[in-house]
Amino acid sequence: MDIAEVAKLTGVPASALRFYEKKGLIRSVGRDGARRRFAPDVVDHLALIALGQSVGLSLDEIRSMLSPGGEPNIDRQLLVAKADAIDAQVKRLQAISLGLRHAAACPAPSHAECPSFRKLLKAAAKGAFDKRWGVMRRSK
Amino acid sequence: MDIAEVAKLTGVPASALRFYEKKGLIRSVGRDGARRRFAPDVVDHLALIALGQSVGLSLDEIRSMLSPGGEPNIDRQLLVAKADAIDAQVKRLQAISLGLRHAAACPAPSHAECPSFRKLLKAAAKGAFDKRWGVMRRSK
DNA sequence: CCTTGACTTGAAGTCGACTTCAACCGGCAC
DNA sequence: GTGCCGGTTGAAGTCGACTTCAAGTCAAGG
Repeated sequence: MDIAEVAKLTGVPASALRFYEKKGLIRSVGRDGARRRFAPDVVDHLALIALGQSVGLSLDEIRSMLSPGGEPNIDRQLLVAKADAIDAQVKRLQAISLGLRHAAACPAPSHAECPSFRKLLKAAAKGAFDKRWGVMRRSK
Repeated sequence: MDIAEVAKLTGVPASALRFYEKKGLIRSVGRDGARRRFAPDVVDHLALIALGQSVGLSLDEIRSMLSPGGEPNIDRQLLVAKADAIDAQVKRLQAISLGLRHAAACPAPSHAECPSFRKLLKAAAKGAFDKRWGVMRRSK
């Protein structure tokens, strides 16, 4: 597969594929002239990278779980730890979602006077001040 | 309150407070010599900012919800939309968490052979390729 | 009086994950 | 041959949210 094919198949832009290769996250298996050729399993590899990113791992962390043996060697403890972190994140997000809906439905003229909004604010403050947890990133 | 007091109270570093003020997210109420003085309600204001960030808003977006009247004027529709987005995010995170736990418990020698891990991978690929949704951000 | 420490400023630097750029090469269609 | 397409490279740029820096001001303490 050439780079365009992988890009089309996975949605990962060619520039990102080159970037990943430079970083050691994926490998190309030889060249066709100057052009990289990729083995089909690079798609799974990219899926793994996407998965790692979706749980908040940096590319460096992902590489460290990947490279030792070449094939994925993933620490099961880390998996559980990540799952726990995600569950915590889920709890916070659910609380916020609930708070937002309350606030949206609140009849107070200004949100400043809405009790549930003030409660939400306090909760957000507790969480968001001084520690930075996982957070949603901008979509675009 | 002076800047250090606000910083200590909220955990937001003084540099960030100055940055927020420059950006128009918070206001100082006069000076004591050269030093800013803040009204106590800046704390609520900062909580609001933290809340906004925790649901994935940029500082610019937060300011746009804040500045028109000076006091928070927040679109209830936006609130509901954000709540919906968060709920969707929660669903995805729960699926991933479940997948991670399955994979951690999976007895296959390599994760490559674990069916639930491959399923998780496929799901992650579906989600993460080509569309970038909200994502957890690095903690540090 | 002099140092110390907390504040002030604008400018520049940082971090992660890419994207974009300039310059170049190899094939293929015309 | 000559465009043009689609790859190649390393270097530089982008974005958001800050942080850090240099240089300066000011009040209090020894």
